[in-house]
Amino acid sequence: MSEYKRVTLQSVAKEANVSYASVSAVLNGKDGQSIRVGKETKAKILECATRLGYVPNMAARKLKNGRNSLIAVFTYEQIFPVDAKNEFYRFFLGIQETAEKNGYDLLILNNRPTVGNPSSRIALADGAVMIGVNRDDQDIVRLVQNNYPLVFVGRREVAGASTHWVTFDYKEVISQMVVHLLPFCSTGKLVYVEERAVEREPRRDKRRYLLDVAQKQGLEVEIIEADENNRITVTEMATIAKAKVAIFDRLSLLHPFEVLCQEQGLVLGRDLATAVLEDDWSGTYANWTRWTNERFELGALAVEYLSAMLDGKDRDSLPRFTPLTLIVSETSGNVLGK
Amino acid sequence: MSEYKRVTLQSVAKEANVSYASVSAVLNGKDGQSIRVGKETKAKILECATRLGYVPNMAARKLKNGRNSLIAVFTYEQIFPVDAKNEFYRFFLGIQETAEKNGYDLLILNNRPTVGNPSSRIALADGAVMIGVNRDDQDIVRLVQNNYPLVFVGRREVAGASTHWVTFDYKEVISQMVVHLLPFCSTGKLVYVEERAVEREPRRDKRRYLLDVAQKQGLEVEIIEADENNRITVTEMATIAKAKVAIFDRLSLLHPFEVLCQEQGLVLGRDLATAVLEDDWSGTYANWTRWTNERFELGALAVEYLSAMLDGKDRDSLPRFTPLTLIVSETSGNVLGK
DNA sequence: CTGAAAGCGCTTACAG
DNA sequence: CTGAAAGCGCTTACAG
Repeated sequence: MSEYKRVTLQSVAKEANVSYASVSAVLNGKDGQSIRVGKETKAKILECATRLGYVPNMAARKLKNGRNSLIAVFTYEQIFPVDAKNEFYRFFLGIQETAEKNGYDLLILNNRPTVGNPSSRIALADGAVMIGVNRDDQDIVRLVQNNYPLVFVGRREVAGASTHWVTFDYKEVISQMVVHLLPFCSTGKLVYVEERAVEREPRRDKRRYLLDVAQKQGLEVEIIEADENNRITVTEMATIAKAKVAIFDRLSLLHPFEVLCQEQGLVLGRDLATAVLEDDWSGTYANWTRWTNERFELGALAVEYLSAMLDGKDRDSLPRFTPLTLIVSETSGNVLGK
Repeated sequence: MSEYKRVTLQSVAKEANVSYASVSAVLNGKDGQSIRVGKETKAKILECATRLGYVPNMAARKLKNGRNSLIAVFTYEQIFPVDAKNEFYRFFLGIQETAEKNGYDLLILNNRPTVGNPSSRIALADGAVMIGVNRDDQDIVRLVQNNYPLVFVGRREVAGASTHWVTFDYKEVISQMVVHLLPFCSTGKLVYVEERAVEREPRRDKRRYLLDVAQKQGLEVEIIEADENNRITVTEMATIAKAKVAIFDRLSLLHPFEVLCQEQGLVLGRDLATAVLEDDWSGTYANWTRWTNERFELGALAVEYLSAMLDGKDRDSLPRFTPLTLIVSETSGNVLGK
């Protein structure tokens, strides 16, 4: 069991009795440019490389060229989300497929505690796609500040630096959704129920778009924050019952709400018109008016964006929004004798 | 949008007004060994590194150290098997989890046509786990010949080189299975049905273990090869009906066989005792006597093995077999009035 | 047409 | 206690 001994350009050069510059040129198909090599020399080099089993050292190449056709995928999960049940799974599938298509291999990373900190592991690749990131991490901020090619899945802000991100086109679909619900807003009012959660960009964006379009349509919006168990109070329920129309920002709010409705004898789609602003549902709550699950597409877009950045394309001209399509379902179907 | 400009040891050293050797030592926590650094110097270095946003260059480290805590996972699939429906999915899950546990990141590779050939992409990592490999590839052979740390999932031979592999412990479980079926072998004979397929190590191993144990038990074995549609002839069916006991080497043979049985009015577990030697079933054919699906465990074992190799442990002392447990089910349940 | 040499960023044995 | 220097394997502008 001998050790792994690398066959280098040097050894091939020695074997073929040429300079290793020639070997490099021949093996990279770059002869004919700044370096030219005779036909027989070339054949001999090729033969020696094969015979010795030459394998180029990618680390050295990366060091020299600065590129190695590798994209890192980073999450803050304990375990990398390849499990089909994981909420990031479809992102990953989209990333995977698109990386493949664009000729990149994938380095999959997570937040395990380790000797080398995350940023250096990420920087082994040419660029990275970041999923579900905790932005408080100094290590990632450092990368952003140094302009390392990083694309966040979902809009992200980092203080004192400009970030690159792709996200869902919430604005358009939320507008459609409100317009769809408009006929049910007989009281001129609409209730928006939010999870009790840390304020993050997606949450803020969804709320803002909702408020914007409501205002434009002359609707009043009352915002309700659920408790830590995703439940709302009976008083708040009364408000909803009166307004007849409610929108929920996350899937987790739906079950408690449905239970409450049942207790009060309220039927969704008959007594109330409701919808949910959730991009990650799969099979569940199919009776709710919502939008399409486009996580695969967003993962794919992230890689396209990164890929374009790496090719030096102008970032500003790149698409960064994945369109969402409204799905009208029972909870806002044919309500109120409409 | 400025370019990604790497902050190097050099720049930190310049900023802190020390030699970059000191910076390296401090940043790696290696001061106190061959290199010692004063307390204030150390603090200043740390401060500068943070302020400038220093990120170590893993490629350079790998070049120097020869290690970068990366394990490659290679398959010959077109697309890397992270899809839950893929037959390699459970291998991958086991690999994933164990790599994590042992402090390795994963480089996921497949056989896409590319500029750099597979072997150089693999060699970027410290070692690799190979799944479902086509051994004819010269590129991989090269790696094996150079003693690059490669662990195959499933026994593999490569001409002129010794390979490392982990596999299922077919021998023990096949022995148990034959012993289990023994009481049903009233004619002293057993039929073994094989897929029509390229002869590979797993196939050969399963057959050999079966023949060995049969001989030991004084049983005659008749081997039947199915046709390209995994079907057997009526004559062959008659042979099975007479022997009363049949073992199949792959799952794919089962459906055609069940159809044939139905046509002939034969009931498995009543008229015939049957079993299948398949490690990749999931939910399907639960009525068949078979063994447990241990693909996750085998994936995990592959990484443990590789990990131990990389740590310089003696390979010969390493476990390389994942045990399989016999599952007795209806097809050999309470047959023949037993 | 071919080769010697610099340099990518790092680590570490070694000299001072 | 600290720094200069070699070298990991490669690519490429440049000199001959």
